[in-house]
Amino acid sequence: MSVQANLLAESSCESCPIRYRAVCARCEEDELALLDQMKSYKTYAPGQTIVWAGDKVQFVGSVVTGVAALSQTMEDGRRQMVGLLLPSDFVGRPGRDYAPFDVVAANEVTLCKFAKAPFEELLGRSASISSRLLEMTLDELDAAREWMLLLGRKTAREKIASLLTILARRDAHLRLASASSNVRFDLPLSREAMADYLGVTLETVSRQISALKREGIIELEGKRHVTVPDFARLMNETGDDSDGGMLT
Amino acid sequence: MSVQANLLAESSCESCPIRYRAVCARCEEDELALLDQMKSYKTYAPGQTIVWAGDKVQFVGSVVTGVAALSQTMEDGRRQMVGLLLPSDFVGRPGRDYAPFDVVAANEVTLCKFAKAPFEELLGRSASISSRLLEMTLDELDAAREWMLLLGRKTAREKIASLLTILARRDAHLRLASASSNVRFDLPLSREAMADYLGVTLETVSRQISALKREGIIELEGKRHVTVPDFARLMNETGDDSDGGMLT
DNA sequence: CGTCGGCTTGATTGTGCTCAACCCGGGTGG
DNA sequence: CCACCCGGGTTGAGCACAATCAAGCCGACG
Repeated sequence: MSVQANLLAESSCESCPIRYRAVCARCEEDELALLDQMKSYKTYAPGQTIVWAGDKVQFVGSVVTGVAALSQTMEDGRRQMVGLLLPSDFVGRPGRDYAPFDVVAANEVTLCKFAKAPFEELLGRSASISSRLLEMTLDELDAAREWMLLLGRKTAREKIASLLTILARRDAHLRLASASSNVRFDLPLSREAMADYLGVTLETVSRQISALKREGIIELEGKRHVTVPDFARLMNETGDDSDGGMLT
Repeated sequence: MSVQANLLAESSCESCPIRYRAVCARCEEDELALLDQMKSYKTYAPGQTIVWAGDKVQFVGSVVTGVAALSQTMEDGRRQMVGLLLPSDFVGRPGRDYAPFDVVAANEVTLCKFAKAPFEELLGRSASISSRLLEMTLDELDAAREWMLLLGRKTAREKIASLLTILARRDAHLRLASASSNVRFDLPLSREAMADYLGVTLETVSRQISALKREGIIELEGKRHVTVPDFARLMNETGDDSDGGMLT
């Protein structure tokens, strides 16, 4: 277990890094105290499966640190990632006993877990929790639908550029919107994971990344660290509406 | 305006065809009375756009009859359907002012509309409405994620077979699960709409339907009426796990 | 009867998949 | 310490599936 997780295990909700973004964001002191007592932390190693599709699931929770992937696999091995769970995202489904998808830790992941039954009970009584969960679910639904456009209609190059744009923005967001030029970030996913996310093969991912590099749209140090000298140029490759894309 | 809509316009929630499936499903008498006063019906012609992406939307509501399509369009005209709204499905997004996607009537569609602000206010007070809406949203999210597998990983033939299977099951469901053999139903979508839904071209849709017909897996009367002599054979073409698929 | 929209079918092209070889860096064991 | 191996990544050659471009069919409707 990581140092981070050990620190968390001792801390209360007050000092939680996702206190104001997770499902508990709108809770007042009293509800937070309830959640504080119900919660337990658990850390998963990279590559570890947190939930198997079809399993009975006895908990729900929030991602505190790390990245987890929701994915689906066909009999013959074809796999499609259907969601990326980042810190503050909610894991599990109140009202359903069985998991519809696999949940796999892409990085080291720490979850803040609640036993399912008591959480559902609290959900029924607390408007601050249920309204926040509804809001988060609607946001995820929008994100899933955006992704459907990418999967159904974009070219391989557009898919790669879109993913890089999203990752870059997510990172830039944390660094408080630095100048739009010279964005730098690390890829949190392997080529294979990117392929599963984008609905292409890993060879195609590799080729397209090489092509973007060859054309100077991105620069690479090692396999995982990316620098974008001109962000607008990368955005041009995504196929998205150039202005509308800014808001997303 | 259709006869159906006129009949509805006069009727109360009590006799509504979607009374026990829509967002109001769990309401008691008192809440239903409130909704009854707030509601108004409106009917849209086939092909008519109900909401434009980016528009400010002043209402939410439920599909009472007909089929509406949620879709997204790129600058160059590529279009992807991101959801199919069937009777009892919810339209609109509490908590957001602007529509993220187009909503287009595929058939003649009748909506049961509520002004957005009063509905949101009621949503905040009524656990029966908010819990039902959360449940419906979670179901839609699961459906969207299933669809991502289809868009990202299935072949054209599998996509067509999957769509036919879904439509057949939906219809069979209404007709109280008749014998699995000799399923018959009408396609509620044009070839172009199917193409937009499946992330292929309309020519590909046409070719694959012709192929399935040639092989005797489906039979056609006219362009829209389908008979499936052996449902298991159609399911074999979807690429889905044969047993797991039964539950979905 | 002519037109128009939705649909089908054909010919050709091209993007991304498949199969395969190879590279590179890190960890292990002799 | 070096040789080896192994996993992740890159690159290449050939192919297949679906897109594109194009022509023609069919039924509805003016």
